Amino acid sequence: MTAAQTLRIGDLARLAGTTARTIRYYEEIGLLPDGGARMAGSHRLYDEADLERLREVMRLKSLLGVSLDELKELLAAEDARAALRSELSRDDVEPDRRRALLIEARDLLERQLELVRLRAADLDRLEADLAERLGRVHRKLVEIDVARQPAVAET
Amino acid sequence: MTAAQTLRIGDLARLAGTTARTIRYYEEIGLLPDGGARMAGSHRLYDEADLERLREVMRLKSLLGVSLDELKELLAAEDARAALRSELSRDDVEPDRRRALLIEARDLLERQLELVRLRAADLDRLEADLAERLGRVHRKLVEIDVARQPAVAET
DNA sequence: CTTGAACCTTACGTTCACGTAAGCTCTCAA
DNA sequence: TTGAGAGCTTACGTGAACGTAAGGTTCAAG
Repeated sequence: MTAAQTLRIGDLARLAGTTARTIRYYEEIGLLPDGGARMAGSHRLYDEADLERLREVMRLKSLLGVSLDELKELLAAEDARAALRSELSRDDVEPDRRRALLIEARDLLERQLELVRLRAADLDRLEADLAERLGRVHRKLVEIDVARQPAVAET
Repeated sequence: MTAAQTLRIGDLARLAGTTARTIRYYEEIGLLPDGGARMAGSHRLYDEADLERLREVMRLKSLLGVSLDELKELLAAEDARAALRSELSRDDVEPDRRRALLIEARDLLERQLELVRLRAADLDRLEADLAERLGRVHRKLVEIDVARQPAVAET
């Protein structure tokens, strides 16, 4: 147990660069688990793992540009991994169960990867286009500057 | 003049994969020009260039994940390019003016490129992370399968 | 010239992803 | 024990990005 539930919602928000409201909202829509199995009314408590999870959520949200609902689907992979780890800590795991969890995690990871690669490819194309346009503009600028003052340099 | 203003808003929407409402909205907030300098009340008309512009807007929106307001800023580059081309078609362009437009286009293109490259780098990191996780899951699966049936193969 | 489909403007409605306020409660250090 | 600061729930508010409906107009085909 590297980290006992020691973070309060405000700490978690600050560490992740977001707000408490957002965390509660994510919990409300099922994107995050119920902050430390607390009894309703008392304070939510989190640990390092929760922080990582939240950061992952924010990263995927910003990079993939998907809705929180779609993100929820995608994040089932993280849940599978978590379940796997917790079951794995005990030694009485049935291999069939273990194998099923692994396969689930694999499939979901593959879906994520495909999405990421598609977007990365699109972004690369965009980058190439922009770079080419920039090149053309540069050449025209040089052209002009040469025509104006055959012996000057930059902007 | 490759393309006279021949597309109606419905055609443009279909070709770009969006809706007429969206196009009107983009015009309303100044993201797109006033559909063919028409007199208010009559139909908007577009050409191939408008289609390209709209597609570029949609591409940047989806890939950069910026607000339409920020996008408007970024797209000033396209406007500079358009202005440049139209002034360039005449031959009486003052070099100073031309140079200024080119510099504007260059600076805005550079801003776009920086944004795109930052996101591309983030996406690459994400892809690497996911690939590594997937690799681990794969190895564990193989491990299990070997332990179960020393001579079988796949999923 | 007459349709009827597509378009026009205006304006209100909607969904998502939170922000904000109110009134109460929990926690922890003094 | 107590007080204040952070947290809790509930609920209404908000901005962005459109959707949708109403009532009138334009345009291309016949």
